Amino acid sequence: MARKRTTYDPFNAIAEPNRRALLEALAGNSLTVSALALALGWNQPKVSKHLQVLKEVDLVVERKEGRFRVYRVNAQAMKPVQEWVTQFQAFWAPRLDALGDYLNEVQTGEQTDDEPKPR
Amino acid sequence: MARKRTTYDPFNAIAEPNRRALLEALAGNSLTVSALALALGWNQPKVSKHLQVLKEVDLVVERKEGRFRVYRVNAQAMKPVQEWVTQFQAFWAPRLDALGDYLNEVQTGEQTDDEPKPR
DNA sequence: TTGACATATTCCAATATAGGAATATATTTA
DNA sequence: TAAATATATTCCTATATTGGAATATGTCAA
Repeated sequence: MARKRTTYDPFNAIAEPNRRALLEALAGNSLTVSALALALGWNQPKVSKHLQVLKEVDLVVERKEGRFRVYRVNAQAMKPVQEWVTQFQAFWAPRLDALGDYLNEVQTGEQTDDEPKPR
Repeated sequence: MARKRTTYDPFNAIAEPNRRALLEALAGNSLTVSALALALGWNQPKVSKHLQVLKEVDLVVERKEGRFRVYRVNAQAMKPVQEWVTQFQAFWAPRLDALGDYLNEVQTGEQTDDEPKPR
């Protein structure tokens, strides 16, 4: 079997470094495709194609203005990512110290007693 | 040109839904590969392969115990993602209302005056 | 209407996966 | 030592994606 499309959700959309750069470039500004191309030093199709992916998952919104298209961020679409990561960290943050201990212990080859024995 | 490897950083590691499931299954437990395979209903190689990716970006830590390998989460490795998303949201959160207005306005075809004119 | 400009889309090549099956590599146990 | 068990790795296939170049589409301006 093959891998699945990786552009259906915001997790995948922001996995691509270029797309993160695009979102960062759009922080605070509504920008046209050509302005983005100039700012990032990319060719126009590259900008357009990545913008389409971001648009598909709603991370950017497009507005027509004559022959220009002005893009801006829609932060709402980042929520699923934020929530997942936040929950992840909320769960683990209190245990970071314990994890630190664990890592030391691994390095020194010791054993703790709070480790569930593998079945 | 081709796409780049998508498994070099935590952004990409968590972009794959199966890997998020794996991390969720590991929340609160250290688990062996076979326990994970059972819990998720996957075959063993599938579990191992996704674990390798997570290990590569340090999102999981492995500990040998006889012929078992016990895996657990390393939440530290999620930090870059958390920080990026947090900054993103911090920047946009105060503007969500304004964005809401913008969206309505787009629907109704109105114009605001705080829109930078495309160059 | 025609040319210039902005952007999207198509075409193509190179590469990166994910998944299953089969196999290799420990490690334990009889 | 040999069988059994746990896990990793390899092989192979189908598909996803990125990127550049070329082209299509839409819109404005002369």
